Amino acid sequence: MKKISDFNGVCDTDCPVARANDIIGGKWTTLIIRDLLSGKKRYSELARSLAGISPRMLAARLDMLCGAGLVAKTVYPTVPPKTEYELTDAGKRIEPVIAAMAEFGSKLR
Amino acid sequence: MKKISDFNGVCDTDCPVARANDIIGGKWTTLIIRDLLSGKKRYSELARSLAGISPRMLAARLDMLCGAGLVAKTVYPTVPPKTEYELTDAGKRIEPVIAAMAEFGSKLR
DNA sequence: ATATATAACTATAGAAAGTGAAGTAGTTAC
DNA sequence: GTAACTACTTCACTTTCTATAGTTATATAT
Repeated sequence: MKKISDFNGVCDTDCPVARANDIIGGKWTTLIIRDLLSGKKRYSELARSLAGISPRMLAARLDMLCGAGLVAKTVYPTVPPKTEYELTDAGKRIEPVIAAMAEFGSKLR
Repeated sequence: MKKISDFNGVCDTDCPVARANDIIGGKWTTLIIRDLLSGKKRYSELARSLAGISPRMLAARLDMLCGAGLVAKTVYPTVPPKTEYELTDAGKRIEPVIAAMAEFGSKLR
């Protein structure tokens, strides 16, 4: 199987903007965070909200965010399975970025 | 020649975050804006600063930003040519997003 | 006179990333 | 015994992006 790289690959480790971009600069990441800001969500809820994302991509982004310590995953060993994703305290520090984006986006056009 | 789509394609026009993401959600856009926040820049300056971007991508992103009215382009008809890119007033409204990213990025890891 | 240098791109080929549909797994309800 | 349910994974294919090689028009060096 082809691997989806975890990060953005633009890794100027000295620039904080570049470091943030490495994590939230992907096509879907900010939208995933936006959804998680209103509370924990199941995989299927995220998939429904993010119309157009492929399951492969959603899983990859969530994995990346978990690996970066920004999102926590809870698996309930039920059948059918249930998984919940939630922002960690570190992940909640992205909120000002999303808020600034919302402000900018609302003034567009 | 293959076309690079201007926008991100995730166009939930009702969500301001998605609208912002459509513009600044690309791999390089926030870094271009970051560079332009410190004043007008030539194409070659941007290319040098954004190590790893292809000339095609840089031109495409700058075109997109100009088309969205966030960046203004000035061409000096000299030889060799000289082009300058500058944030418009609308473009300067992205600054809070970059600032929030910098804040978040500086606290990572 | 010819060759070279220069900046800002554009063209092309190939690598990488992303999509959509189908499959997997394990139990429970019918 | 078959269908349903969720959270993925796999595969084939399309789209995007990178790296490298032009292109253009003049000025300067040889």
